[in-house]
Amino acid sequence: MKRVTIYDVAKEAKVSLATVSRVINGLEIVREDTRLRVNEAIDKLGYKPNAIAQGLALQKTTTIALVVPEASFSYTGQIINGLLDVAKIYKYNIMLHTVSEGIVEIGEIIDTIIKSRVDGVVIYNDKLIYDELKALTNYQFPIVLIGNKMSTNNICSVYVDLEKAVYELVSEYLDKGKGDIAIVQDRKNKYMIEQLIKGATTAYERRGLVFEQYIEIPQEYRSSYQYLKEYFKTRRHDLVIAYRDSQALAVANAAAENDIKVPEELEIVCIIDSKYNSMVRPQLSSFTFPSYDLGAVSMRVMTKMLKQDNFDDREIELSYLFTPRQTTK
Amino acid sequence: MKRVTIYDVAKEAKVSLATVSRVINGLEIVREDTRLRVNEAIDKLGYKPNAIAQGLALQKTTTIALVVPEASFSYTGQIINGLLDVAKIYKYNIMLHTVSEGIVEIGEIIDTIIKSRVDGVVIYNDKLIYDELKALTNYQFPIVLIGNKMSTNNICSVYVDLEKAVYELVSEYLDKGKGDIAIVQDRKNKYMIEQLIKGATTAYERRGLVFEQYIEIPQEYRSSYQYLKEYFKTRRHDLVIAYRDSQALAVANAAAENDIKVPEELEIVCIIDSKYNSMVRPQLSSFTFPSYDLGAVSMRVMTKMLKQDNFDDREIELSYLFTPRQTTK
DNA sequence: CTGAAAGCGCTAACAC
DNA sequence: GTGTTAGCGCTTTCAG
Repeated sequence: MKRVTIYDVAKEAKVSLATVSRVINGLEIVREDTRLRVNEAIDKLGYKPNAIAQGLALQKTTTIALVVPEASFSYTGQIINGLLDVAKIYKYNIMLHTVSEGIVEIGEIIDTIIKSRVDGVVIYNDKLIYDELKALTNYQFPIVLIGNKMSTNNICSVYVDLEKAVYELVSEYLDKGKGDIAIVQDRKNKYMIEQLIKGATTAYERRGLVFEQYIEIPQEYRSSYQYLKEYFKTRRHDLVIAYRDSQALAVANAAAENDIKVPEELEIVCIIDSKYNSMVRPQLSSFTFPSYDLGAVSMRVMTKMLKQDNFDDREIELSYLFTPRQTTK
Repeated sequence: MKRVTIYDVAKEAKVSLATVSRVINGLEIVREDTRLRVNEAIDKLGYKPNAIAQGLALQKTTTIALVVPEASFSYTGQIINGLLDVAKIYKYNIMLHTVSEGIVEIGEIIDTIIKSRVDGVVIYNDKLIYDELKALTNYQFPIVLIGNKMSTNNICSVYVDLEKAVYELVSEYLDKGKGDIAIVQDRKNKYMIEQLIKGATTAYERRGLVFEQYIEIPQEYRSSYQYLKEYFKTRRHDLVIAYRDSQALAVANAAAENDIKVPEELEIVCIIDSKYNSMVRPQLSSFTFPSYDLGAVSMRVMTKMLKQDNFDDREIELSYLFTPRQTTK
């Protein structure tokens, strides 16, 4: 099928292309019968407006870029889902970028985002990437940050206060006299882990104590599990806090391997919520972070920024809930 | 920062915009010193070519559309990852679309894809969507189908032969005298489940038997689990085959709830591979389908189609592997 | 080797 | 109401 343009439709309907443009865009100032003629022509020729040309003429692409670390984590998927769902509602397209180590540098991604002239960018990333953010703001892109509390003129953020969550959790355990608490950390979620640690540290400090137990594990489940299996041969804790479900599972499985009873001898809390938390045995006690909402709300905020709405909440905190399951008493 | 265009660079470098265009695109026919001047100007002004304008002029957008059912399944994430990784290598952008029921119809998605004038579209979907496919091919879009074996002039496919996999699996059990086999099915993966059933049916027929055991479960884990818990009070099987990890888990958990020993009294096989299969307890025996590769290969095939390469393999079968874990003997 | 100019498909004043 | 025309930013003949 030959490419059919607005000209073809115009000729077919015996009107000018301006008129066709008007009916496409639903402007009221077109007479009923000519609108009908145009629509007939559109149907007959199977015409679909070229969004690229529209984008060029309008200086807006109605697409927004989404940057995530990796698409394969369960909660990343949820975020994407949420964002996509509301994007559809507002007729925005999503350009997805992943920051997979070894394949693309974040700088490159920013570069292609700038070139692609999207209307805005939503970033969910573990590290705060100041330089890259600056590059983006230089080019006037509205930005929504997921997971990082921060805002400026054209940066908004949607986040959950991990620090507070951990603070409360740790405080509770300390008050119960369970002071042997450790946080599992890997390299992958540096910024997030930092927040957890801050929360724990504060809780300890308030009680004149010092927090310093980190279990540094490898990135992958398999090696983490092996590592922890060894680890638990000599070390015990009252509570281990892990960020992702896979890490919490590694802890649980390694504990089982060492005949450590969960939750009797060891309690485990997973920070990130994932549907697997309640599917596995033992069911993982976790915070319920609204991953889907994180995405959905971010996109909603983005639409507001794009409409230049004046709105007060440039930093939106989503609330969490602690859901005790089988790994805590 | 004001929008800087190719004109600005041209003026700054005291050349014509044609020359700037040439250096941007790395055409050799530019003298060394003028190339340098131009590049200086580009750096000075922070110029980034407008991909939209390029797209319009070139009639190609260097972006391809990816359609998936939902981003939150583990294997969907893997596919996206794989596809994205090789897309980056070839400098393609990815427009992501999800077919979430109740929010967007597939027809609408096809529509926006056509309008967006992407260079190609990769579809991973459970049902074969003939009409939508036809709409796409009418507009000359190269298409790569993930999971469905099929090819035409501008449709290629990358898939795993689920039917064969199940055929072999079921045959083995039948030959061992374990004939009580059931397949779990929900509405979500209709086309995939159909393939499983075909495989099982064939295996039964070859032995003069009839296959007819389906366990129809709800879509969500929670209700599936509840349903299966009841189900196992009265029914037993030698082997239950489930498609997704969550479904296999529902079976395993429901069995445990009824004191059915896995794998002694009941064996469970999960079709789709997910990293959770080996993380949960009992570890789920499953086929190892190369989700990441499914995405990566698809994108690779797409680049070939876009280069108009003549290539023979328009239907690429990826091989699977059965990985016995703790839910089979 | 470089510049001028047409064109990619559409929108939005500005006329009529 | 509808048509004319000038862009939007870039590529690409075609001259020079």
